Amino acid sequence: MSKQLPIVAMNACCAPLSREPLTQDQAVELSHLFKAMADPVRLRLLSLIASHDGGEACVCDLTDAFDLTGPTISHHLKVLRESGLITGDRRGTWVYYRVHPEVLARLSAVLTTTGEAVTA
Amino acid sequence: MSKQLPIVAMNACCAPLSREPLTQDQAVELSHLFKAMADPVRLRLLSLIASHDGGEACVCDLTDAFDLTGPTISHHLKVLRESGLITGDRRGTWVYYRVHPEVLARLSAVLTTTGEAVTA
DNA sequence: TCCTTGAATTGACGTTCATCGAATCAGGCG
DNA sequence: CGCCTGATTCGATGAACGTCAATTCAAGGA
Repeated sequence: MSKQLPIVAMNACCAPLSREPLTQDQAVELSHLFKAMADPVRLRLLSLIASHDGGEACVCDLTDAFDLTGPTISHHLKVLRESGLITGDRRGTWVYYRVHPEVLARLSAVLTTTGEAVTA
Repeated sequence: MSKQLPIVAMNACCAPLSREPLTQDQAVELSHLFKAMADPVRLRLLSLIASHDGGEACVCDLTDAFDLTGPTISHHLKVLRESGLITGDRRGTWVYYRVHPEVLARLSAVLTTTGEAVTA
C-alpha cells in the first residue's frame, strides 16, 4: 500500500522563503505539506514515528498514544501518507509507518533564514 | 498595532521532531504556526515580505500581487500576525509588515532531520 | 472453513475556514 | 472641518476539515 512517493512530495521545493518570492505553484505545493502538519494529532503522529526505535512505528502503538478512535488515527495517517511525509508498510497483521526524511529536510530548508543551503 | 510578540510564538518550541515525541501542548502550539502557513496565499505573503528590500513590505504592494480583494489580504495578514510570524507597523498612511526570523528559524530547527541544533 | 484481531473505508454531523461586499477606522490634505 | 485614500473589521456564505459509529478489508490461527 502506497509504497512510492507521491509526486507532490518530490518536487517540493524551492529556495528559502526569505530568498525570493514563491511562485503560485510553489506556494500551492508547499501549502499541501504544511496543511498536513497543521494538526496537533498529525504532528504528534509524525514525531512518534520519526523518533521511534528503528525509525518506524506500528499503528497499534500510535493508536494507544491518543484518546481517539481507530478510524480517526487511520484518517490522519492517510493525510500524512498522501502528502508524502510518511509511508505505510504492511507486515503480516500489522502496518508500520516511517517518515520520509528528505521531505522534512526540504521543508526545513525552505524555512531557513540564514543563507545556508541544506543539501538533502 | 500589535508591536509585541504573541506568546504563542516565543516558546515554540522543542527538540526536532525526529529526536523525541512532542507533548500534547507542544503539538498544539506548533500546529498554530503550521496552520498559519497552510495556505498558498499566506505562504506567498510571507515570502513576499521576507524577501522584500529592507525586510519589509507595505500592504499596498502585497495586495497588488494577488487576484484577491483587500479585506481578504487583510484577513490573511491578521492570521500571520496573530500566529507571531509577522508584525505590522503603521507609518503614516501605509502599514508595513516584516517577518520574525527567529520564529521561522525555530520551525526550521524543529523539522531538522540531522542532529544539528540551530541556535536562534 | 470460520472466527478473531488489526487497520482502512464509508457516511454523517458539527465546526472551522477562505472569500467577498459593505461598513468602519486612521491619517493626510485641501 | 470635510474629503480622500489605504487598511481593517463585520456579517454572510459555501467549501473543507476532524471526529465518530458502522461497515469492510486483510491476514492468521483454531
